Amino acid sequence: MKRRVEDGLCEIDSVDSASVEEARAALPRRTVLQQVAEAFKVLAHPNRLRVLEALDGRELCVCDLSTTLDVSMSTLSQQLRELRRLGAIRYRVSGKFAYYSLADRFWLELVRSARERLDGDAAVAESVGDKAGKPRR
Amino acid sequence: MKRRVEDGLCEIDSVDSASVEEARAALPRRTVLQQVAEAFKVLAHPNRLRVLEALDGRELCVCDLSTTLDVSMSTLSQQLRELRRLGAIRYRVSGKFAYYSLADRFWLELVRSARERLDGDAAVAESVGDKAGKPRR
DNA sequence: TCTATAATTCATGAAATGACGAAGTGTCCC
DNA sequence: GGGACACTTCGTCATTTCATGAATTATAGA
Repeated sequence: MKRRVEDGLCEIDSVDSASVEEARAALPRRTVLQQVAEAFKVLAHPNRLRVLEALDGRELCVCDLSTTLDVSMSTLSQQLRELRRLGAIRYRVSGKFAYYSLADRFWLELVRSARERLDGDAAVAESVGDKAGKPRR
Repeated sequence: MKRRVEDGLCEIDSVDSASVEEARAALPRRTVLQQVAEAFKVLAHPNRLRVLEALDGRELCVCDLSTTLDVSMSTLSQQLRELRRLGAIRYRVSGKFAYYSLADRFWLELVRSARERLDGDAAVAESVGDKAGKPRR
């Protein structure tokens, strides 16, 4: 039964309350998705992705990584910290050098699969006339 | 593998110039990783992840989605736009309702695989003493 | 037509993020 | 010890992201 909605919002009753209940029940816990979002946030920066790619199959000190990526040490160091927090990379200290490497390949592979996907899409991200949206002119 | 810098600074010469060259050559193009980063940016928000989960196997209008997720219509509408831009969801208009659904399962599955991974990690994101953290000095 | 409602867009301010350089920590080597 | 160097952290500021509420568009129905 439709009840009047006070503020023009649909919040009091739903169009399809069965589906709403179903969807609600299927939702993962907020905290879990919060964690996932945090993880993606770490990956949401080109330089951090470049770090992962650069470390694929080799170990590099911050210094060389900085040269490789052409990023300042200070900036790089903070980005390395985030990737470490994610558990994507690790490092060992040898003398005054810190050698970084992949902690496991999972996150790199995740990036790669997204990359492949986008490659196939050709012009996905830029076009403002989005693909699920209005038809192209 | 380890080559010492005879003279000069780290920014000028590298500790291991062979690896630097190798890593550089292996790096994907900047624009590609930029696109990937954009994609992850879309996924780097719990509400947008919840949208994907809510739409798994069903079609919902914005109104019901708003109820399901307890997010204001205005905010939700903007988040839907980003997911559309990514190509993760699509919608059809029927009367005054807009029914959203998954455009394909790829991005949802990507989220799920990250979620499983983090589940296994137990306390990954929270612990400030991070797991790949400082070696004992 | 006029009204109510679904949905999007716009404008605003608050909060988070990112980059930079300075300062701090620890190691090597003279 | 003391200087040079690799690296991290801190402080600051510019930019971006986010949520909110108002304005706007569009459709259904009386």
